[in-house]
Amino acid sequence: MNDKATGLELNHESRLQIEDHQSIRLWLRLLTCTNMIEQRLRGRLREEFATTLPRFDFMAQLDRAPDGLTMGELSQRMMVSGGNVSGIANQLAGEGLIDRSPVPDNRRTLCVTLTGKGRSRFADMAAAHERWVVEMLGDLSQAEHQQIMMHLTKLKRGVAALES
Amino acid sequence: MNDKATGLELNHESRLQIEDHQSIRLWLRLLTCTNMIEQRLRGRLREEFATTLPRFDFMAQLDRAPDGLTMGELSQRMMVSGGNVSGIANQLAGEGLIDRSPVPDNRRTLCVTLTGKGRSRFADMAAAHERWVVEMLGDLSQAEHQQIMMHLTKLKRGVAALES
DNA sequence: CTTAAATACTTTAAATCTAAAATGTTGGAC
DNA sequence: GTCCAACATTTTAGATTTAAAGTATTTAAG
Repeated sequence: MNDKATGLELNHESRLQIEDHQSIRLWLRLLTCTNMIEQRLRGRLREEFATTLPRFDFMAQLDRAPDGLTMGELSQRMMVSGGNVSGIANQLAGEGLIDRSPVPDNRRTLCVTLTGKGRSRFADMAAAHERWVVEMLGDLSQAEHQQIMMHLTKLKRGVAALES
Repeated sequence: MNDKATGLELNHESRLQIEDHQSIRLWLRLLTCTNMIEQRLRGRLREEFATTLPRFDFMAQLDRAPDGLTMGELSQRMMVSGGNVSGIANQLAGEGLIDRSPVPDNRRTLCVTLTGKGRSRFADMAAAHERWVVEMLGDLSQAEHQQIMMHLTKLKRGVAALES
């Protein structure tokens, strides 16, 4: 920001390049962190619960929405394609972990909820999942948590605000 | 940190729960940000260059390593399975974008490099890619960039340091 | 030397994921 | 009422991904 104070003199052009480069580095770091955490969670879910991350995510979304979600809402919240959600829903319904009930005034829509079995199955996984996440993010203080959350919120808004 | 100063009094147990919950929220926010950026990049690469993110990543790793990389190194750096790298390498080699040459003193190993064609093809994509990333992360000031980088570095180290 | 473990990579089988097409439903516009 | 566009979901086809098994090579122990 204040180049003079740091003894550096950068013209507009080269500072822009540096900022560009920094954006790339930030994005790659973000991607690396997410991938590392994701792979560890994926492995643990497989080892300890014989399930996958998308299946866990599906159930987590439902657990957070006691009134149920439509397939479209699930697709949006999980940030995956609709077809994908249909496939996972078939599996989970086949195992009796979710219910898909028609909505009275819209025959296109299905309302998906966790069954009792699904809810209790998820509770076990969620507790372990939380332990794993805390184990990975525990090095950060509460203040750091808040700072990083603030920045990611800003970042998220910036990306969401772009056209298309 | 300083509950008294903020007027809040939390016992050890409930503060722990709050921190746990915060860890989950931070992880979900991180995942959301990464997914949003990833999907936008994926779409643009497909629309404008008819290619995929993993193919781009593969070439980006090679571009950053002028002496070439082995398949194993590529797998590590891209954080995907070995079989995955083999498949992408086959594609790119078929299109004349990379070379795979044997290493003199280890017949198990292949050294992968960008061809001239690959290097110039990548240059175009990299320029656009950088624009897209800057567009998405541009809302953050340079100071915020540095702060968030610092935090993600700490986070990354913490995750990497875990056993297994 | 022989053998066994470790390494580097590829292949395989199954699951996942996507984009696009297909199906069925809804809500106006006319 | 009829039609047509928008909507919610599923199906499809193809590409990607993973974990695990398979192949070939290297290393080192006995």
